Amino acid sequence: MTIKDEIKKIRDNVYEIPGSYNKQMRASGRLYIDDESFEALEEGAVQQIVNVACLPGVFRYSIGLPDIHFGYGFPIGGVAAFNMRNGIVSPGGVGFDINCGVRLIKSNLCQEDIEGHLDELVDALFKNIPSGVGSKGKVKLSQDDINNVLDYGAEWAVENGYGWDEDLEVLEENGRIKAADSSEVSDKAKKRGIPQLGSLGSGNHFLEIQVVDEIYNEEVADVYGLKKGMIVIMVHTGSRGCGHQVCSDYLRLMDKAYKNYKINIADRQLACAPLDSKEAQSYLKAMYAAANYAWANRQMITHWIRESFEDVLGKSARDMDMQIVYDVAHNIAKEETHDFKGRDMEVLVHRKGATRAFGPGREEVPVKYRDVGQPVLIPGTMGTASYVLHGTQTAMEETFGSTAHGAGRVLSRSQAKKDYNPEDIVNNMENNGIKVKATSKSVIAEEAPGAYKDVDSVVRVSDSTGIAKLVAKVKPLAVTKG
DNA sequence: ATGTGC
Repeated sequence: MTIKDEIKKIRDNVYEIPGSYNKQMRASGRLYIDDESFEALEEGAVQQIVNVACLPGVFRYSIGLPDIHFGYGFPIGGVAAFNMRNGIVSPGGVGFDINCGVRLIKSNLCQEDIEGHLDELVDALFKNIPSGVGSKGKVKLSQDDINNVLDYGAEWAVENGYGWDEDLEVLEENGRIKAADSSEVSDKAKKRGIPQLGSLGSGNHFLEIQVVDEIYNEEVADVYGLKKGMIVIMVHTGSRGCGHQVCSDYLRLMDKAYKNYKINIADRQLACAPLDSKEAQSYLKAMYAAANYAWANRQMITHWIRESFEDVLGKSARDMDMQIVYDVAHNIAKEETHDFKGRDMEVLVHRKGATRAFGPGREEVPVKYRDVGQPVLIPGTMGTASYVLHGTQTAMEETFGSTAHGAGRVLSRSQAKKDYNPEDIVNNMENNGIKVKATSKSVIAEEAPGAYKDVDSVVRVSDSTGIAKLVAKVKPLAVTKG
């Protein structure tokens, strides 16, 4: 008998892990996944959903999304909400790369406008946006600067000349969580953050020049300003070594806290603290500060993307209409209000490898998108399509306004390096008309599309269950990676 | 993801 035998299918692509599975569970588990992925799903990831459902104050369901896989304590591709009155916060529920996220920038260019310039564009992006492990940004930050980055996020970046005032309107949280407090971030995290601001990083982080390949919903695409054949740029990066250090620092603190507060946890990696404790409050302020760092990071990269296009194409970014469509966080915890049986519940929603997908009418959605729900950006793996979806009322009712965040790894990095040859992958992509430029060859093998679940199926499950609906498909023309 | 093992 395994956990998976206890799971009941409750409708197409939705499974339930009954709260009666073990005595410690305080909520049931829910899985949004197709039958094929369910069969292939690792027991360990299901056990992690159960473990999360045992934490104090867990509200309604512990949720696994279509791209779920085994992570540190909490699964990646998971959502869990905790009551603000008696719940907890756990760094493992946010992840190491705090506010890892995705940004999409549009243009008025079509493929013919950049034909013959693609090599130059990729070279310019590669030169202007530092990438790779331990990569350093081009900006010299003082101690005051790093504190301002942590406290003001993308606002700091725009005030310092990186981007346009209106950029802030289309960033989740407007690119700044006000509850952040740089004084809760260690000197070590700041020291790691100072040289890295304005850099892409490594692993699955990327920068792509893409073309809008297909529109599924004309009305919503129109609201988002997307048209078939349009050149767009997608950025996937996070808070670099700074967020990583914040997570490490607070995991150590939480490892003491959960013992002090006598919280029963199924796995030490679920170390957490009650929301009203000083440990939880410090972590939240530091985690929000790291989230602000990531928004500033993506903002600076946006500025250099615009400059790169200007240099190569000889037109201004304004003339090329290089506006931000949206920017989403997919590793974060946030205080939100969710309706439950007609009552407003105040909860802390942990989204780890999960994208917010707020539906129509929510005040958190930018005014210009509010009638149709927020844009949801779901990146594919290297060389494959990415998707734009919109948030829905179904997501509000079932998943705390959340959906999947990407393809989801199926092979470990080490296994991928054994199975794939970087030259073959690059040749394959170039045969498909995609230009690739990477800092290292090993990252190409680690990020081989075959090391990931097919993003098409992830998005299909989101769409069919209604937790986010398809708007557009974009396909890569050129990729730069760490 | 990550000064790619403290």
